[in-house]
Amino acid sequence: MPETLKSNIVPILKENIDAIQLVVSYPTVPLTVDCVIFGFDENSLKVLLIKSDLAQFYGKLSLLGDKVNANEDLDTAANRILLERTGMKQVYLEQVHTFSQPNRHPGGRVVTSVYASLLNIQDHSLEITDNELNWHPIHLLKEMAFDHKEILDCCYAWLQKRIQEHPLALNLLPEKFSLRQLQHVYEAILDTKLDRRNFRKKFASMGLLIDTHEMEVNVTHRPGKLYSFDYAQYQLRKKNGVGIDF
Amino acid sequence: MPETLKSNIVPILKENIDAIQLVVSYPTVPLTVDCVIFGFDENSLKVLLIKSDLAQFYGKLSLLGDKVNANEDLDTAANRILLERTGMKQVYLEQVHTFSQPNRHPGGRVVTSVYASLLNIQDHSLEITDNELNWHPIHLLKEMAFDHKEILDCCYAWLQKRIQEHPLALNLLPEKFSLRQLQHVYEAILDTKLDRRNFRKKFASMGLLIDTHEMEVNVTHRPGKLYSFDYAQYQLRKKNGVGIDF
DNA sequence: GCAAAAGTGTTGTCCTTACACCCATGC
DNA sequence: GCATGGGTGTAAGGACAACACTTTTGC
Repeated sequence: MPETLKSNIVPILKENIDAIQLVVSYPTVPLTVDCVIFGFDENSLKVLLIKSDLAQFYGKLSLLGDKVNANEDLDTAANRILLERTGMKQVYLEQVHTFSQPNRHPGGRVVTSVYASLLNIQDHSLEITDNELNWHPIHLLKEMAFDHKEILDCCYAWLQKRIQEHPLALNLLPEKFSLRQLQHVYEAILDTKLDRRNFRKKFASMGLLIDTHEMEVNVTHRPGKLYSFDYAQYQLRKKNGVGIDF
Repeated sequence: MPETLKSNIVPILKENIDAIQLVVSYPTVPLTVDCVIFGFDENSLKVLLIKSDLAQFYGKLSLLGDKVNANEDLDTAANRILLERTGMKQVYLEQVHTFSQPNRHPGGRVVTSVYASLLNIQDHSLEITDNELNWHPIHLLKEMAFDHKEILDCCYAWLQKRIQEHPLALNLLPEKFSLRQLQHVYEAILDTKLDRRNFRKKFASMGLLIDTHEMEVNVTHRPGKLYSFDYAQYQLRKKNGVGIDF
């Protein structure tokens, strides 16, 4: 090897060896991703669950989860799991929290990063239904496999908070929706009743709804206008509010 | 082995073996915790950093981090790291995000969960200063080791948001503080100027400050009243606001 | 007496809330 | 014609933003 090349390469290699030796000295843990997939249908908030594979949790419901592959980052893993389990892609996914209680899995220590996602049930019929994949009303869930009830509660609290500062709710609706549908989404998620006039005024004054000039069809009452959400306009406006409120 | 004992134990063992085999089949990754420790001093927001150990990052600043031990959960690891590095305990720590880019560490894949913490610099003099542990003004930081600048930016954004809905700022001050000190904390974190009268009115109307009937001493101007924060009162009040604001 | 910060009120604007009636459609 | 939800306005109260002067202390 020529001297000039040697003098350049050798220090780099040595540095890498130090770094590699350091990392090799670390304990390693099995890492998974679990997805909490919220949907909305028949005026109620639902979550997509499967039946657990494990005998310990026979009959119990479980979140969609899987191991993280070698050299796969968590965001990629979450999207992959969602695709594999439901066939859906291009879904809004956000990391919520990482759970690490050493005894949370009966097979030994497993650390899991949890992602939450919101889907429009109408536009995403379930084509894969392995492990009895299905939507479950969120308020009827009691026991679940692993610590998944705790995780779900955490994600539901996250959703309630997040939806008030980010237009996530619109992912739960078809592209064109009525104000009644929108209000029902908020009422289901926040678990409260909202005043119809104030709700409509609020959204009207935000200027983020586009009137499609279409009307609802096949409803058993007076049809309402259909709107779509102005994502472009939303992106343009930076939230720069400064307020202290606790 | 008596039959009765056998019939109880064997099925349990079989279930465990299935679960264990499943977990053993998962890839494992080295897991670390990094701590972003904010402090406040001389009217400026600071963060506690060390010099990196690795030759690749010679002279660069690094967050306080370490491997997660076997059977140690992340919260425990974060508290341990803070204790080992700074000698401090009983600190408010919150998980912010888990970073998992496969190439974020030159020694190979390392996943890190990041915790943020807020300390009062005055009450926590640094007794351990290994690796040149020191406070650094947050606005003067440029390059850092690993992806730590990106992590820091993420945590700073988290802090700005969090401080407006949670009285975190009070962790940055001594137990007794003046309204000027409190306002300076908010101004430093939010990187903005606030109206003094409105700020004082805001906190006065919240009813969460206790007048200690003491005054500042050793200041070069008219001394202000010292207050303490009414944590008990704060805990009693549930935030039940429902508002849509984006 | 000067510098530096403490302390204090009012006003206008905007946002939120509470509340009731007529209208369009399906059946 | 009846049931169901669509569509609309107003008034009161509360929160926030803008704004200036006097007081107290250290030096």
